[in-house]
Amino acid sequence: MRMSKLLFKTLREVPAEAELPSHQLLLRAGLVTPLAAGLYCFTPLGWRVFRRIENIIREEMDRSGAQEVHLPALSPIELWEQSGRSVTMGQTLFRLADRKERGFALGPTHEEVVSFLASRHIQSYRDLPVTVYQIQTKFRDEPRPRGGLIRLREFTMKDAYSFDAGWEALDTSYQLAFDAYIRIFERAGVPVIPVAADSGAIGGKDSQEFVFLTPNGEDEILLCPGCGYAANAEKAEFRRPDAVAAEAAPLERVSTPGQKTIADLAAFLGIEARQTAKAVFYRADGKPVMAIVRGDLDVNEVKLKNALKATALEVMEEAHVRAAGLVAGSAGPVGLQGVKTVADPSVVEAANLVAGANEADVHLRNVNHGRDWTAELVAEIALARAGDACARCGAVLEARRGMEMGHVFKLGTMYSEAMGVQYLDEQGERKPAVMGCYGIGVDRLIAACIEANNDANGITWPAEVAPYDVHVVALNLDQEAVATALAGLEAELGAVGLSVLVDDRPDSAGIKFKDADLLGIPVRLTVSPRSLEKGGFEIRNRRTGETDVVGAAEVVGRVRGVLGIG
RNA sequence: CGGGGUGUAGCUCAGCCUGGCAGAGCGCUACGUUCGGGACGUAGAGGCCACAGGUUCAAAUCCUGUCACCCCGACCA
Repeated sequence: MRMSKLLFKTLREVPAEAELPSHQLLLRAGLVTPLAAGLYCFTPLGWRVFRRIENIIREEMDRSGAQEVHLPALSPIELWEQSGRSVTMGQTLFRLADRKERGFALGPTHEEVVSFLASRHIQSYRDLPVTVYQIQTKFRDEPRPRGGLIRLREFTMKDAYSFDAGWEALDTSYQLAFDAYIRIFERAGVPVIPVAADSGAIGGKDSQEFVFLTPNGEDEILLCPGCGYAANAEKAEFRRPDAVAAEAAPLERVSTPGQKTIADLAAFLGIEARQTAKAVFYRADGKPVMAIVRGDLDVNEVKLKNALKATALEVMEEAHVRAAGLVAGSAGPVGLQGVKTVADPSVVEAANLVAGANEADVHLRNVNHGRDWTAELVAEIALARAGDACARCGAVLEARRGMEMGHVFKLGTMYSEAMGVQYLDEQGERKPAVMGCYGIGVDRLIAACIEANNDANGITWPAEVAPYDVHVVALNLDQEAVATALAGLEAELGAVGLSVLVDDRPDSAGIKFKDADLLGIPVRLTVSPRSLEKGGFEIRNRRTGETDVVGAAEVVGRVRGVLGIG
């Protein structure tokens, strides 16, 4: 491709909207152009990168034995009603009606549709196992699209679904997908770590996210330097710091005027936060719930939601707090009526806590679970934080930020039951297929790739992802010797299957070099009167900056060397 | 949905407080000079100042409302 013909535009300045390095470079290098919040156009260069990422994914999925399919993005709303997700996806689901007013949805993911497909093709255990995948556009009406290609409203996902006869067989399919993912991220030049993730209230067993660790990530990850345990903060298990041990003392009222927060209360009474109980109010599927954790801990809403098996959990609004007869700042579980109580073990095990008396400006001292009150549900609902002890080895957990690049998930039979994906086993018994699902965000992977591969001058693409293999800068192309040498070079590189971008624009050398650095193609070859005088072409490694002059005879070999293809 | 910020040329922004000709740099077009790390000169093109209403002799500027975009939070199988 000749740059004089290429539809592209680099920007010298960073558009005001971009904060993440990847977002800035995507825009500056002209790989994408924003259309609206969460919607981007890909330019020819950007699309080439997209296609190369797609191909890596396709190759590795195929290698793992998965079969590519294509499912419609548009699907009848009935399908979503059947699975229940018309309700649970809520506003995130893009809905529309056809001319006859029949309801449709734009798929945010494809469990329902793939289940439909599977139900038409799977009848016997002999048809299993099978894994299908597609690389498809997804639509999600996200409350807040952000970060360039990180969170979009229309995006491309590689989504795969496995169907097995039984959980044990699923383990094998899951492992195959897991291994494919490791290879994909490796080839795409994005370092990831697998971390334990929440699998939601719908059941399911294991769930792991592949996380790219970066300070710009939106997920909080907890890592154990001792045993290597890694988990999403929502999922992370930890050892609660010890409670203050004591014999149960008599309950007593204490006046605490104006003491609303745990920090205030502890300071006022001259005690530690861990000697108090923290009560937080929620509405779980519309019903009032009080979550109680020790004062030094915070509520993990995902764990709470799972413990309650709730589909919707929200912090209780002021009006509902009053309606439930709760006193913000002085609420506690003792004597509480009409509100479901969920307690973390940290509260159950602790003696003599200070808790709200459900009366303004009054707290109770020496509250003991089992004597003064009993929780309706005891479950681990506290949030792990950096500094907590690892549940497995006791070492101190560290917090890191990360971007979720992929997710593998043992789904189970939820969708196969709802959508009727059944098979007959050896005994002739009808059973729901056990499903797994496996997703990778393609657009997001491009952003992460840039986030992981850039320097002060621009992008430094991994060889397999770069829009072209070689960037040829031609200077003084009006001189016949240069034009002839360029033609020969292009022919030679093309003959061995290397893709070449030629900067044949009549601009100054400085502009061309700057653009070459920004675009980040791994090898730059310069053809100019000066290079020819020195005996050939100047070759430069974008990553290392290493520069040398090579003759026409060695040029292909040297280029391949930089690209790492022999 | 809550909090904060921004909307003026393709991009980055000034002008707004204190109402009175629509601005700069970069980019773009033409010509000339230059020619290996974002060159220089000359001449140009390019604007519904986000939108709507109001105040005023007069609104980019003041007032009200709406919309869009960005950031933090909530949310995100």
